[in-house]
Amino acid sequence: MSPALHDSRLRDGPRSPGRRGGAPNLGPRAAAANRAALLEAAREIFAADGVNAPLSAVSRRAGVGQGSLYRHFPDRLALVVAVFEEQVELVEAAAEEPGVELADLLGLVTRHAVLSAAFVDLVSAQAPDMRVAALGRRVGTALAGHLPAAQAAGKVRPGLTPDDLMLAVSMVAAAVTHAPEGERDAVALRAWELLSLEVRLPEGP
Amino acid sequence: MSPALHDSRLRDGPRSPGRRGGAPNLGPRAAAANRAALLEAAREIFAADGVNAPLSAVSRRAGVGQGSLYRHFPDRLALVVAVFEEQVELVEAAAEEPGVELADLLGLVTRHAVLSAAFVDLVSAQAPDMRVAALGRRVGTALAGHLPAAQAAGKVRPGLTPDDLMLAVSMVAAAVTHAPEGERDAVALRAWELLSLEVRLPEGP
DNA sequence: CTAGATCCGGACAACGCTGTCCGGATCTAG
DNA sequence: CTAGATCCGGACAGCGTTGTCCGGATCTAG
Repeated sequence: MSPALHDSRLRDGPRSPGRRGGAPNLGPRAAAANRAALLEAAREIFAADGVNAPLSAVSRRAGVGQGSLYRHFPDRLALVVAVFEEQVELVEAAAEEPGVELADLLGLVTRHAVLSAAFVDLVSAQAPDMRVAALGRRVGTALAGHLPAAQAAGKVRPGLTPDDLMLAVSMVAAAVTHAPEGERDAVALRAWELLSLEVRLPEGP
Repeated sequence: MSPALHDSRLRDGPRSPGRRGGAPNLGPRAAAANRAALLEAAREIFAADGVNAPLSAVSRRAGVGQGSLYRHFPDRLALVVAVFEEQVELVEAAAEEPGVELADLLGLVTRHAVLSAAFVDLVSAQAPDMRVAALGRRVGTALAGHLPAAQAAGKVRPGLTPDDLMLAVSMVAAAVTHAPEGERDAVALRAWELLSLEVRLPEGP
């Protein structure tokens, strides 16, 4: 609809004289630091309050201005995708390490369960963004690569498909997300047990 | 903080003279009809858009004014609880019918899965409302009552507890909610299969 | 038929969030 | 040292949602 109506200059004249503070330009090094701070803040806020948490909270926690947030991540989805991409890369890296089994990968994904649940929310949103879907596929690929070995070792039922794995992950992620803070590990372990899948949970939170 | 600032009379004088239409009073019969229409509309809207959907959408779909909505249900939680209560009563009624098995109840709950998922969201919210928690317990009780029979028939693993059942329900509910509209039944069946639990899905949507 | 009680519908103000815009501080080049 | 480029922080307007308020239509009693 009517474009540019958001531009206050078109409504109020050149500008109301409100006082505005200028902020230092710390150079391109600070730009990268800001981006990192925003990503970390977003990871924490999203994990605590879900991916619909106010972005203003993210910029506040990161200690940067709103402007910087929107400069680095034009919209909410860009920020969310950036956060998830970090997690996906962690899983992919783990999948390449020698001696790693399916159970370890499932444990790793479970550790990121709260974010995973939010991720699943997005993957299955009514307008499944292409970038998000691609990230989901990368996780699926990483897991599927270790499925044959697990099947050969008799650790998972014969008929289990890669899609089943993703379904199981989303189920556990949801369960963990809904569990009270202090019982998440126990709930996760029980959930995997109900699914008859072996899991090795990595240390700490 | 400063109370009553919401009251426009304290700010703008007695009232701005804006024209307002009056609406007919159709008597107490209409009041009950309104309440029913609101519940039905809420059920549909919540199922489609989640329990955080705008309440204005509910009143619009029900074809009643905002005032009527807030008169019957003072806040969002009251409306949500009322909707869930209907579903819980359905499950409880089914549990009392002769010849019903655990698999039937699980199927029934699965049919309300989208609402169940929203329900789980609320049960595990940071401020778990007492009314919501009580509803959750009622479902748990209904399911648990049929657990011994299922165990005796060898249909579920020996160590399964009532809590496990609720956990499984929440997992399936999450999976179904995230599945695309057309695949929900298939996903639900597969999810129950991964959990090694028998389920009999009732007809229709 | 009249007076009063009831209660419906929707206008409306407050509020929180999003995304934009710009003054001005800092950095770099010459 | 000066001029220009860069980019940061936060003010701010628009927007959608919530919950309140009231004019007046309908119903009921006498």
